[in-house]
Amino acid sequence: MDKNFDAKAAEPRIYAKWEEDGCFKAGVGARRPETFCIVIPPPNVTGSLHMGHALNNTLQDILIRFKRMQGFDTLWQPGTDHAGIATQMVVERELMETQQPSRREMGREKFVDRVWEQKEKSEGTILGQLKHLGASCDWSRNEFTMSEGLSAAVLKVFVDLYNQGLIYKSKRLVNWDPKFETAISDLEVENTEVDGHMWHFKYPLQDGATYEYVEKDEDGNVTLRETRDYISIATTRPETMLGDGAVAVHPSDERYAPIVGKLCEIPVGPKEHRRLIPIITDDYPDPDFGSGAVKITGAHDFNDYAVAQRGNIPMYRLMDTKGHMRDDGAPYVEDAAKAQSIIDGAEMTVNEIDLINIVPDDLRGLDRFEARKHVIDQITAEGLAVTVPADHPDVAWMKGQAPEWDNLGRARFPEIDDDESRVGLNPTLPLVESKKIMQPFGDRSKVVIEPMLTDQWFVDAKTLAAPALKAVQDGTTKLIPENADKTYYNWLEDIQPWCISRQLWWGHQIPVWYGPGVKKVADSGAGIMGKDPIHEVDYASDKLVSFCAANEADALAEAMTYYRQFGEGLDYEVCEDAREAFKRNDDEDGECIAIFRDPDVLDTWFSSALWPFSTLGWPDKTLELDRYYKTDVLITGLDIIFFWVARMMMQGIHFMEEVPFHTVYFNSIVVDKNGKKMSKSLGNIIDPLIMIDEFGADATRYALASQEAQNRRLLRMSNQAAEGGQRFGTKLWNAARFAEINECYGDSASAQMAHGSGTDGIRMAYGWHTPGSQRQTVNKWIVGETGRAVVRVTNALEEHKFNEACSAIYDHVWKVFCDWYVEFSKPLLTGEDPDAKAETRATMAWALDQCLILLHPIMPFITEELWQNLASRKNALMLEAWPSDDIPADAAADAEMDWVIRVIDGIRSVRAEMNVPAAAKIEMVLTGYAPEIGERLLRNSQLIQRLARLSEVAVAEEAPEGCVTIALTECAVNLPLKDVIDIGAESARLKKAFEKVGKEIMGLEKKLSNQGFLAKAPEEVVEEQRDRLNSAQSEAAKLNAAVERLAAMG
RNA sequence: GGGCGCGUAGCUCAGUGGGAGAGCACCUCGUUGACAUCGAGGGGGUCGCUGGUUCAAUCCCAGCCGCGCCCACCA
Repeated sequence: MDKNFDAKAAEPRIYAKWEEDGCFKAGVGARRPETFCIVIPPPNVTGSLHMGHALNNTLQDILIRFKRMQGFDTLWQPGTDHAGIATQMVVERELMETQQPSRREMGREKFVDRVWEQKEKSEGTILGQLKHLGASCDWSRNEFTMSEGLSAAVLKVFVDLYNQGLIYKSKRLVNWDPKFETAISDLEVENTEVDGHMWHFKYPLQDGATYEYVEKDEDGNVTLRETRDYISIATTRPETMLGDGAVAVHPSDERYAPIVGKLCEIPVGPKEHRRLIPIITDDYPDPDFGSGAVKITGAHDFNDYAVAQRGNIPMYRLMDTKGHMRDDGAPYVEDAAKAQSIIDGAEMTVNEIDLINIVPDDLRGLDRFEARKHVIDQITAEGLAVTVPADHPDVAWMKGQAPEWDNLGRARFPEIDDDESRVGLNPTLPLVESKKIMQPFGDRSKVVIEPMLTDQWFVDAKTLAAPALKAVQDGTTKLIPENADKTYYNWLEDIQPWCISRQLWWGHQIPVWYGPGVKKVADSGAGIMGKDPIHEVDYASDKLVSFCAANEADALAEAMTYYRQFGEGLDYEVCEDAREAFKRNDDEDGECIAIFRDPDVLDTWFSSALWPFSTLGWPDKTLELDRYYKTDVLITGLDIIFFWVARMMMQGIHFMEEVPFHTVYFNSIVVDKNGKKMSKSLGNIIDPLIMIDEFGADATRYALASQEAQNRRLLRMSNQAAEGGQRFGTKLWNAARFAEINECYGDSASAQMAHGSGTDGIRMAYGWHTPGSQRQTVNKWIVGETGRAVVRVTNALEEHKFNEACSAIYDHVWKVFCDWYVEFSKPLLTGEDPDAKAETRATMAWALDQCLILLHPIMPFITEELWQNLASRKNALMLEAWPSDDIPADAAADAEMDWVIRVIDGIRSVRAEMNVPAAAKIEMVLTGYAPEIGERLLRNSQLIQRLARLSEVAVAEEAPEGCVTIALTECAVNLPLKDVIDIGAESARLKKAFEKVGKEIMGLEKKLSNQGFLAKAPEEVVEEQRDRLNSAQSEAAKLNAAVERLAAMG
């Protein structure tokens, strides 16, 4: 064997062999009926994997390998996610950067083809990375959210939910991303605090009406009384004033009571055609905030939307898909008049209102933030900006100059926070309060999200959420760490309808086709008898009838069935889009029914939510679905608990009638060594592939897993961490080299036999030296140590305590096996006793094999390599049986070796302190021992001599003169160091040790004389304290004797 | 505003109702037949602060100080 493990060369070779041998296939090597299944969180096909993925997949691989070795029928289901908006963004950006035609120039079909190319490229990269990491996924089952099978599942889920009334289309206020020109869900919005401004404006009352405006303090004393012909409002978004439908005040607000019900004028647009809107009451306005009056813009603000719905206030859409002021519809004067007619009592449906464009002509087509400037300028010019008392403490004033505008439309007043600028304020200029405001940004686009009133598809999440909530509450699914529960509950308990339609091209197109609407022609006297009104197809209407079906043919069939009631012999046709269909219907003058498919696609998480069952073959009743659903553990990031985990719970329970997994483990977030999130802009990204290249996959995995603890959520990744893993590998490698040199070979054929109680298999593999049959104490001892390590590692992995599993195997390999057992074995392996030699060889081979097995899930490559190097094995280590936890320990051997270790430690410590040269061999004289300790010494003198570098080991009644004494509970170890000893220093050392032990004795005595302790503490605790006291006293006595001896000498 | 979490050795962090731990860094010694990616030894902590519960608190509870994350509609 080489001196080091060449990870770079070996890992790909080993992986290829596993793959060739079919080791990753579902169910391979299963020795028991239970299954263990993990579905991978499918990475987005946007690029390559980062360190967070490396952690996530390392943890999954550890569990899968562990369970596979335990004999479970395992499946790790791999795959990737089409990641709608993210992938579309990547491709669009690339098109732009390479100066290719844009998405719209290419057209939908060509563009989608181009995204598929991106998918292929990225998927290849991702799978390659996972393989480098050692992921033992069943690649033959690799899936993709837009594959044929998974798409069929998506369509079926949509159609079923539609038919169950759990999916519906509705015109509602949604979060609109003006960059991608699509609706997004609440979760895709990031609310960020930014510097903003609040403007105060006057809305004049109709026809110059006036009222007494009175302000009072808490005690009811009048602080302000004036006659006003306006109502003052405050806004952070002046451009939306154009769409106001009302001004609301709180019902209890006496200031405005005189004018409630009156009309006021929106002070923008051509003066003679300004709209008048009512002053209404609603509980929403806070009388203590701003002026207490709120403009209600139902189509562009979520709060206002609620008020508008309650108060039946019309909502006017002001912007187009790009967030520009609308540039369609009739000229302003015409549409504003229509809008006014609603206020005056005319009835209009929401869809009809939507066609009205009340943006003044001069603002049409402007970006919303550009329009804001114009609106402010117009109002200011007209003197309708509010002025406030100059002593107002919290306001900042513009000094004559115009604000600077940033590209997000935020006004910046360079001097506003400068105290100097407050001098000589001009109260005729408008009041602008500088304040922090929460602004919504698209999580992908990073542009300001615009609330928009649009037609979208929604999932009735509330209905689906109830059982998902219950499943966690009653423990059917367990979240780790537990405190994720509350996060999960909070969201599900207040869940909003889920907007699932996206105006994108990359994704699953919504399986709904539309046909012309139906209008009521006459009421044929419907009454008590419930006779139907008469309807007919309305080719000119924008109202549409929906047909939801999994494919076009079914949708057409549905349409035919539906329209047949209006006439026989009609032609039917499926058109490309709405425009074509409308044209066709018009052209044919009622002879043809043209239907078209909804152009929108589904939110990417809609398909991800089905992942645990769609990848297993649903809706087909496959063997895999039957066998592996519900899956076992989901390992993912807390950041997608709502996006993905909660929705998988909802859909899984709804369609499979069983939760998708019994455990969800949320892994940490990987950050750099300074605790900073890794990001391109910070340049602190560690590419997992580069790290693997430099340190090996094993080292990278160890670095990640050993730091993965349940209490902490940040995991600092660094080269230093990987070096630790690499060193550990080298240590193990060299231990194995020692075993090889000393012919400690485990012998083949164990795989099938070694599970269960283990004894038979171990006999086969390692000769007759089964655990428990050893005669040599060190061998008995290492068997017991190994057994304890098995229990620790197994329990840690069962509990998903990855850091504990790592430290358990690390300590066992390094501290126990290498530091002590290898050293203990040397005399036996080089000694004269052939039986002892053979036993030690077999035991070491076995013990080392157990190390390899226990470490394999964490460091699969090096352990597999050693497994193959150390013996001719038929089976891969990855399919070897996990050791049982009933490996026998021998209490006497444990006690004896523990004593040997303490003796050696003590001697080494003294030698170093006394500066005894490492090469110098010294004597040791044992005193104050019981007979059985003398026998122990006899049995182990060789070991002690060797490891403590002693020339001679003796026993005596009395310690010789001029000794350094090490006090143990069972005996005193004396080192005659007459020549080097400094009596003063030694005396001081002993006294220090005596003081320390004396302190402990005092504490223990105090505790043991406390009646409360004796009465209330558990008996075993009391007993333990007594034992400790005895030990301490025994040590103290020996120390005391040594001190006296020294004193006599001096 | 609501929720969650953190504060333990120089650094990064485990951990536990009953003897304070690891890795790294640091200091001393060492190339002894597995390993210098190593071995041996060592220094270093009133476990954030203040109270409470308990026979016993670093651990449980309350408050405070400092830090982080998530959710949220105050115009």
